[in-house]
Order: sequence, then structure tokens, then C-alpha cells
Amino acid sequence: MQIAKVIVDVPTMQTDRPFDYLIPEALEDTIQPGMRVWVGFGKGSRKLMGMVIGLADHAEFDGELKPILAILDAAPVLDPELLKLSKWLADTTFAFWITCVQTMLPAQLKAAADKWVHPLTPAGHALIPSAQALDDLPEAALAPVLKAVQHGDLEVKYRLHDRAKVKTVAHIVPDKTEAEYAEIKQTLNGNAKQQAHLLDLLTQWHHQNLTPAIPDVKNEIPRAQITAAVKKGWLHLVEQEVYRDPYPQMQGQALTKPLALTVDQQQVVDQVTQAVDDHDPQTFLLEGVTGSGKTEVYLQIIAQALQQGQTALMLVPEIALTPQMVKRVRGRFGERVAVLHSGLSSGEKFDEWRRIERHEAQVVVGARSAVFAPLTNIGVFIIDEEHESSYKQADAPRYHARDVVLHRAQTMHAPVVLGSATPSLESRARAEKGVYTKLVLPKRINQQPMPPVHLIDMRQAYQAGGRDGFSKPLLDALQQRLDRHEQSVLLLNKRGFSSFVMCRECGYKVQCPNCDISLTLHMDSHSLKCHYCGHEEPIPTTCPNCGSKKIRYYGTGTEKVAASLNQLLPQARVLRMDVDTTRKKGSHARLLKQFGNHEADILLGTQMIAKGLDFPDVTLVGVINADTALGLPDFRAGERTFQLLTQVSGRAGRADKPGEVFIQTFNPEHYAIQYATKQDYEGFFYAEMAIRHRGDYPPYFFTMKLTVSHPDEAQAAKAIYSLAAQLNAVLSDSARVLGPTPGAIARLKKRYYYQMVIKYKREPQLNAALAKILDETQASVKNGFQVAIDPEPQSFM
DNA sequence: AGCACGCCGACT
DNA sequence: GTCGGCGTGCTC
Repeated sequence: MQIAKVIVDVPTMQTDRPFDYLIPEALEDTIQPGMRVWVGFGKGSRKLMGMVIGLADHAEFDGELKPILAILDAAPVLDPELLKLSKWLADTTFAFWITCVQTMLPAQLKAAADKWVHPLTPAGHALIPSAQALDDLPEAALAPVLKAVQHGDLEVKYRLHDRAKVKTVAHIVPDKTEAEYAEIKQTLNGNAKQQAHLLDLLTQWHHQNLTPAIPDVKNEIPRAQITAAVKKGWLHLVEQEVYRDPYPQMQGQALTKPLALTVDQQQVVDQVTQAVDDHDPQTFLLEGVTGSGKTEVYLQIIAQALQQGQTALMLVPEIALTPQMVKRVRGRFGERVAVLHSGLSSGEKFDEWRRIERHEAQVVVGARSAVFAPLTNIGVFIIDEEHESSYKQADAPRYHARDVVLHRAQTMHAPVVLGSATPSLESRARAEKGVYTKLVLPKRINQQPMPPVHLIDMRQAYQAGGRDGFSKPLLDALQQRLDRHEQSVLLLNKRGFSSFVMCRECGYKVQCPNCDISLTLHMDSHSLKCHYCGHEEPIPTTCPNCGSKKIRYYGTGTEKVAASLNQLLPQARVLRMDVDTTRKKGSHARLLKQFGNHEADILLGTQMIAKGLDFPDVTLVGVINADTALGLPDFRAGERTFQLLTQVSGRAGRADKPGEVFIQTFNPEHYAIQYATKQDYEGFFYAEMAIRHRGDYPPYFFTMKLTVSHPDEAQAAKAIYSLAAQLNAVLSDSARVLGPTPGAIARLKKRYYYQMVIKYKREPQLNAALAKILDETQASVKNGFQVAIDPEPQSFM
């Protein structure tokens, strides 16, 4: 008797364990761990997707076993390494095992079952003439249908819909001999020109043994002719699987050759390739200033792994923002590269995933979730811009891609390269302790100096002739670029800022009815929106509170700044780039292309313009508000500000045209801003470490955030205090507990949030205690409680 | 999550 | 007397 251990697609604590299922004889030799299956679960005949996590020859469960109903995959979709990784992920992030499995697979493999009603009797037939999805029924029809099901007039069946659609293209296969085609051509009417042409082509294809794809010949013959020819038996069509290529424009291009390396670069490449050769799972921290040639170093390291017959995994923060990186990697390794990121359609993602799984791609470039790419025999892992907070997933499973990489690298015995101009404090501190090997690229390639950075004290800006948030020096510098036909980039640090509507008379701000925050102004849709729950309402003309007409817009959105620029520099063409103007797929690339084509003089945008921009004619970078993030109650505020300023500063100037940077700030003496001005990472690191040490923050302490929410505020508060008491009982004296406190947004989607943060050095009992808490609170989930545990949270609000 | 079992109010 | 409300407990 063969038994399969299956975890089912029910993400709850009680079901977060394997269940035993009987393997039908017919499936005995086929079924393997890592395959998705279809199983019945629970009373009734509810059917679900499950994942086989192991096989056994006897059941541990002594009740009656249900059988596996079907296997959904011809081959395992998770190999043993990834299957093990899924369990590790569940344990370390306090997430359900099945949730981890789902996040590791492309969305198209998330199979779900729909309920369909089928008529059984004439009475049932009268109600539902033919089979129909239960979810499609109008609300009102539901009750009588359910009644009919109980009476036996209708039957509910489960229909599994796997979204894993494979795209195919029809190919033309000539069915007759050349002689036969010639014969047919004789019988044609003289004006049947298209048919004659098709016969000529068929003759030619038959001769050359070709089976062309329809899209490739659709300009030569109309589709109708082909359909008619199929009927006449001249040819038949064969559907062939194709991959949806996210970068078709790169096909067939010649591969780039490795570039000559500087002495510094060569040293880095040598050290890492040595570790690749030795299968030495050590971690390198590559500290390289902007323009120091990190990418070429990555490419040559990857080449070494490939040469050994191994594969390579490279993570980048968000590919949509760094198209150049994909271009460079694909340019070097061509078709061997698979790309995985959120900008792809789910079909494209699925196809790239399958190319990896079938070993057709050996190099993967992707954003956070690409860390689960089904590569085998990985020779090297690379994380570019390793300090980026987007590597941490904000919702379950709350993993950090860096930790997953380090774990996979251990099992694969492969080295890891963490690259950044401004490494995270955590990584840099590990290098300090010798846990990571520090590598440095201190110089920009071509010896180009860093652009001079001017700090502008905004407390005096208005006396000195500044207007509308722009200081005089920045305005002058912008005007100068306009005169010289050079381009400028303006960064609006939007973190902690949003545009809102406020009444001048009574100070009333329009709030979201579901959440405890102000609504954000959107001029494009002429409405107020809640960024958290999606609530939308029209902009009021009078104050809802006091009835005054003196309602006006506040904030520093890019719209408002663009409007000011229009007034101050009327001749400047301004391109806005933010979440609003880049929401549509491809609009990001389109805007960048426009700017690259000189269709605008000034690119104005938020965080997203700080990354990967590379325009030779940009000679001015201006930061409108450097310090909006500094006021936030977040111990990483200084680090984030330093990183952002350093990053944008590197965007100004090229070899022939020296650049300049202007940073406007209300805190010119702040250490993060000071060190950023001097482009002094090491100085910043030691200053920040001292502060972290004083405050018992990472990297000196680990952190763990617990959040409890409930529709009733008192319930939520009560629950978090009881959790705090439970944890305090197991924590040692060296641990620090912050809170409990109400969440920064105390109410969200009609739920009240309370949270606490634990800072600790070593708490052997903590994980077990948290697991226990999760287990116990699960029982209360149906009473409206939600508990979330976030290891090393990125946000403390 | 879903579905069934189970124990208390307004109806044929 | 029954139909049906949703509390609670299990799912191989």
C-alpha cells in the first residue's frame, strides 16, 4: 500500500501539516514528491489542490484514507531542494507551509477548484438548463439552487481550473507531393491568384522540408486561404508550443564580448571565481561606488559558473526600474538567460519559469521572488543593490530574499556576492566581523570624479530668493541647464509625504471612512483615494465639516511641484514620473525613452528615478526635500536617506560633461546628509553603527514585530497585552520589548491594529513561544482576530 | 477555508 | 411540533 503525504491548499494553522492519502495503483509509479495533486478534503466532497511532500509505505493516520484523485503535473514542480526550502521558509517566517509553496511557484500553477451545478432531474433542468459555475449565479438564484441540490434535482461537481495555459502556434505542414501540387495548379481558375500563390509556396516548403508558423506567413497569405486549403487536403496544421518571450526585441542579437577589467575589477573577479571553482559557500560583500563597473564583474563571474557547467542566480531590486541590467545580462548570455519580475504577464512568467525548469535557461535575473527559481546546480548567487528594502516581502511569507539566497547557497555549496554602493548596515557589519569577505571597487571606471554636491539650507532659502519649495541656487542651476540644452533630474523624496485636502477655515482633513488616515489627492482621476483600502470619493468643493468653501490642496506631490516648475520656468518641458504616471505596464520604459530622446528638459520623480538612470546629458541632479524621511519613527531613516542621496548623486554627469548635485534640506547638519554630501560611506557606517549600538538596534540586536488586529479596538488591545505578558515570561533580561502600542495607522480596512516589537540578541525560546502563540491565536481567528509575526521588519510603524 | 453537527427562536 | 439561525470543531 502506497501512501502520499500531502499538504492541502487550506492556509490555516490547524491544517498546516501533511495528510495521508492513498495512491491509486494506476498512479503508483508516476507520483513523486513535489507534484501537485487533486484531493478530496473534509466533509462533503470538497476538492482541493495539494502538494505531495513525501511518500510512505504505511499510513500514520488510522482512519479511513481518501485517494489521490489526480496528478496535476507530469514532473515535480518543486525539486527536493526547493521542497525542503519551502519547509524551511515556513519555519523561519511563521507562515503556512502551503502559502510558502504557492509563493515559490508561478501564479499560473495556483490551481483552484470551482463548484459547478449540473441538472439531474427534469425539475433540476428547469432551474439550470445546463451545467453552470456556482459563482456565476446571481445572488437571488442561489437559495433555490441550493435547495434543489438537497432535493437531488441538481448535483454539485468540482471543476479544477489550472491556469497553466501553454501558448501554441499553428504550423503549416504540406500534405501533398510537388507533383500533386503542380497538378492541382493546372485545374485552378485563371483568376484564383491567391490559391496559385499558396500552391507555389507549398511546393517550395515541401521541397525544403519546411513547416512555417502561421504568424510568420500571415502577410503573404490570408488566414482564410489557409483554412480553405486545410479543407481541400492540401495541408494540415500542427500546434506547436511556444514561449512568450518578454524581450522579443533582443532575439538574434550578437552577444557582447567580456570587457577588459581594471586592476580592481580583476582582483574581485579572481577572488570570487576562485570560490566558484572551489564550491566554497562563502559570502562576499562587494562595496563599489556608482560607476565602478560592478555589472561587468557580475557578468564575468556568471560566465565562470557557466563554463563549469553550473548555473547562476542574480537578483536585482525591481527590474522594471533597471531595464539596462537585463539588457546587459541578456546581451552577454542571450537565450540562456531567463528573466522573472513583476512587469511580466503571468503567461510570460510561467514560460520563463518553464525554460528554467527544463534547463533551457542557465542564468536567471529577477526580482525578489526569482530567488525561488527552479535552477539546479547553482554555481554562484548575486544580489545587486543588496541594501534595497524591496528584497523583504511585506506580507506572508515575510521572507528576505537575502536570507533565502544565503540558505540556498549553503545547500548548493556556492558563493554569494552581495553588491552595493551603500551596503545595508547588517551586511557591512558582518563583513566587519569577518563573516563576509569584503571586496571593494573604490574608483569609478575612467577615473571620472564624483560630481560636486551643494547643500542648501532651506531654512534660509526664502530670504535668499527661493520660491515654491525651490531655492534660488537650484532655480539658477536649472535655468542654466535650459540655456545649455542639458537635462536635469529632480527627486522628490515622497516617503512620509502625501498630498491631501484640508479646510483652511477649520483645519478639517478628509479621512478614509474605513482607515485611520487622510485621503490622498489624485488630480488625474479628480478624486480622493485611500492608498490602503482603495476607497475613492470625489474632491469636495465645500468643507464637509464646517461648510466653508476655503478648501485647498496641501502636500508636495509631483503634480504640485510640476505645476510650480511650470510657473517658475515656463519654457522648461517637465516629465513627471511617479506611481500615478507609471501604473500602466510599459509606461515606465516609455517615459524613460522620452527623456532619453530629449523630449523633456527636466525629469521629475520620486524614489524610482534614483535607480539605474543612465542619461549622458543629465548634468544636474536636484533633491527637492532631502529630509522628509528623517522625521519618521524608524531607526533606518538615516540609512535610507543616506542611501537615496548617494544613489541620486551618482546620476549626474558623464566623462565629457561634468555634473552637479543640489540637495535642499532643513537639516543640513544631520550626519546622514553630511556623509552623503561627502559621498563617504565608511564614515556614515561608523557613525550609524554608534547610534544603533546606543539604541540596541540591528545589527546589534535582532528584531521581531507582532501585530494583532480586530474589528473591535478593545479586543485588539486586550489581545496584544496578553501576548506581551506571555512573551515577557519566556524572554531573558537582555531582550527589549517596545510597546505594545497602537499601529501608526491604528485603523485599516475597518480593523484596529496594535503591535509590539521585540529586540533581542539570543532568545532560544522565542521561536517556540511565537509558534505557540500563533497556534493558540488561530483558534480565535474566527472571532475576528488576526495575528502577524514579522521577523526583521522593514517598517516599524 | 468550508462544511456538518448541534442546540435555541418564529413559523406551516 | 418543524425550519433555520450561526457557534464550534474537524478535515487524511
